[in-house]
Amino acid sequence: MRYSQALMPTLKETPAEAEVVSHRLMLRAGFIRKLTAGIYTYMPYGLAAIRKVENIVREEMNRAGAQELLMPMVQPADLWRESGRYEKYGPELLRFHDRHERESCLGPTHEEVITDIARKELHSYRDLPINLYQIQTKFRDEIRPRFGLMRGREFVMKDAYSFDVSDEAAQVSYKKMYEAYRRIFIRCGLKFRAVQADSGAIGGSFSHEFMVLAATGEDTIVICTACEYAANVEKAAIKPVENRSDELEKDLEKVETPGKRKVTAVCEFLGIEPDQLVKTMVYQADGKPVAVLVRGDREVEEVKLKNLLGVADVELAGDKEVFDATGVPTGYLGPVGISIRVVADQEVAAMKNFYVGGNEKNHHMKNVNCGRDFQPEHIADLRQITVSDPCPDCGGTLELTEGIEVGHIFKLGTGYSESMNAMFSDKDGVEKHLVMGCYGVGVSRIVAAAIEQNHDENGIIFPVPLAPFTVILLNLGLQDKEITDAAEMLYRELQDAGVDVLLDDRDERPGFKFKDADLLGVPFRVTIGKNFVKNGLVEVRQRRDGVTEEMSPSDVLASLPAKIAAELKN
RNA sequence: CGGGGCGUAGCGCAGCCUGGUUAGCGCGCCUGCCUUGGGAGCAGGAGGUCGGAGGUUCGAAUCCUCCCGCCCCGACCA
Repeated sequence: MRYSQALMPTLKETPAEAEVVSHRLMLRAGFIRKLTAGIYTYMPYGLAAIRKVENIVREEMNRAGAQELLMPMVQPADLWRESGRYEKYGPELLRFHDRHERESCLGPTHEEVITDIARKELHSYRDLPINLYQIQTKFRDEIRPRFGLMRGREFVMKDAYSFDVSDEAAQVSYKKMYEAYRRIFIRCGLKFRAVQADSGAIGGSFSHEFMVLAATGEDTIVICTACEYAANVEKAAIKPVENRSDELEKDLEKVETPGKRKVTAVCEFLGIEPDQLVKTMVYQADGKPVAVLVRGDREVEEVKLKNLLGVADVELAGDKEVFDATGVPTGYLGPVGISIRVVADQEVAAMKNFYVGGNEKNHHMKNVNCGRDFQPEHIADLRQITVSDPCPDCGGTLELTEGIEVGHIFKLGTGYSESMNAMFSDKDGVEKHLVMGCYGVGVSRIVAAAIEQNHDENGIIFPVPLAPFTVILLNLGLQDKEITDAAEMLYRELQDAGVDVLLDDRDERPGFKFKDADLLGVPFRVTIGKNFVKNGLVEVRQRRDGVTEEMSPSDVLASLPAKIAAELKN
C-alpha cells in the first residue's frame, strides 16, 4: 500500500469522547470513526487489523475441525419464542417489525438459528460430532456502549456451536474449543488467562472465559498464586466455614443508634468492628423483595444471588422500595421479625452474637444468632471473594486482577435442543436430544484488547500477527532520484517476498512520518534517506524495543521476511 | 433507567456567570515561498443554522423552558 493513496487519517489531538487508551489510539490512528453511540465504521486500517484476527480465528477453528457457515442477522421472533428467549432476553435484543408487520429481531447470538439448522439437517449419530461457526457482525442494544470497540452495540464476533451424542462427547468438543481458544489468543500475542465463569443469559451448565489481562478490563478475576485456579469473581466459590464458634449465645438486646445508618457509623458509635455486624441488603429479585444478609465488611455478589434465587435479574432496592416492602427505613433493617424473604451468606450462619438493624428507626440489635432469632430461607455462598480468602481449590493465596473478556465457552447441554426439539437417532435407534456447546470470540474486541496491552506514549505497538502492515518503508528523499528509486525497488521486493508493507511516499517532513509510523504501530520501520546516498545503508528499527540497525537494502530483503515469518509461527 | 458532565469550524478548546453590533484561538485544510532524520517557518485564504425548537428582550452563543445527541459511573456482555 502507498501511504499517499491510503485513507488512514491520523490525528494529532485526541477526540474528547475517548477515555481509554485503545479507543483514543484507534481514533488517532484512523481505525474507526463513530456513526452514533456504540456504532462505528471500521476504516481501512482498522478493518485490516480485524481481518488479521479473523484469519487467525478461522485457521484455528478449521484446524480444530469446525466448519464455517454464515447465518442471517435478521431473525423471526417465532424462532426465539420457541426457545423461550423472545420474552426472556431483555432489551439488548433489538426487536422490530418488517413491512408485513412480522415480528423480527437482530441476532445478538445464534443458538436459535443453528438449532433450527441442526434439527433439520442432523438426524443420525453418524452426523455427529459436528461444530459449525461463523464470523459475523452481531447487534446487541447494550444499555451503555463504551470504550470504542471494547463494548460497541455492533461488533464482530466469531460464534461456534457444537453438537454431540452425549454429555461425555460434548465434553470432548468443549475441550477441543478450549485448546483452540488458547492457541488463538497465544497467536494473537496476548497475555491472557482462562477462568471459570458464570454461564449468564446464554444458559448452560459449565463455562470458561478467556480474559486479556489489562487494567481497563471490565471484569475482575481471581487467580491463585499456588495452583492453576482462576475464576471470574462472579463465579469464584468461597469455601464453607467449617466450624461455628463455640461462644455461648447471649440474650438478644435492643440498642439505640440514633442517626447511625452506615456500617462504619454504627461500628464507630457502638465501638465494634464491621465483622461483628451483619448487614441486611434488600434486592428486587425479578421485582420481588428479598433481604440478603452478609457480614458488615463483605459485599453481596449479585450473580451468586441471582443463581441461588433462580431469577433473571436482581437489583439493589432503593430507599423507598425498602420502606414500602418492610416498613423500615434503610440503615435500620434487620432479619429479626422481618416480613420479606431472607437469605443469608454462609458466613453469617457461623457467626455468634452479632449486631443487626433493629427494624425500627434509630435502633439496632445485639447478640443476634442465626437459627435462634431468625431462620433464613437459604444459607449459601452469597458474597464476593476477596484476596484474604483462601483459594477454593488448594487453600493458597489469591490475587485479584482486571481482565477484558475476549472469549467465552459454554457447555449448553440439551436446553435448546429440548425447547426446539432437535433430535437424532442413536446407534440403538433411540431418538435423543442433541447435546450442545457454544463458543464465542469477540473479534473486534481483541483488536482493542491488543492495543490496551501493547502501546506506549507514542502510539500502538502491534504484535506482528495482528499488524495490518508488518513493515513501513519511509522514503525521506522524495526529490532525490537515487533514494526514491531504492525505496520503490525495496517496496516491490518486500511485496514480492510476501510482506505486508506500507510505503510512506507522502510529501511530508521526516518528523511527521516518524510520528505516524509510531502511532500506527507498524512492527518494523525501514528508513531510506541521506545515509543511503552516502554509503548505501538504510535504517531498520523495531517499534517495540526501538532497536535500530543499519544495513543495505539487500540485507533487509535477506533478513526481514524471515524474521517476520518466525514471529508469525508460534 | 438512576447519578454526574458536555454540545461553539474537520479536531482540541476559549467566550456564557455579568446579554451589545464583523464569534475568537491552536491544530488540520487550500495557495505560494521556504524547509527536509522526530508532528518546521513566513505570507495569503476557505470554512460557523454557536445541537434543535420555543420564550424573555430594542438586542441572545450568553438568560428561561422543552426536546435531541454525546461522554463518564452502575446494572448488561464477545
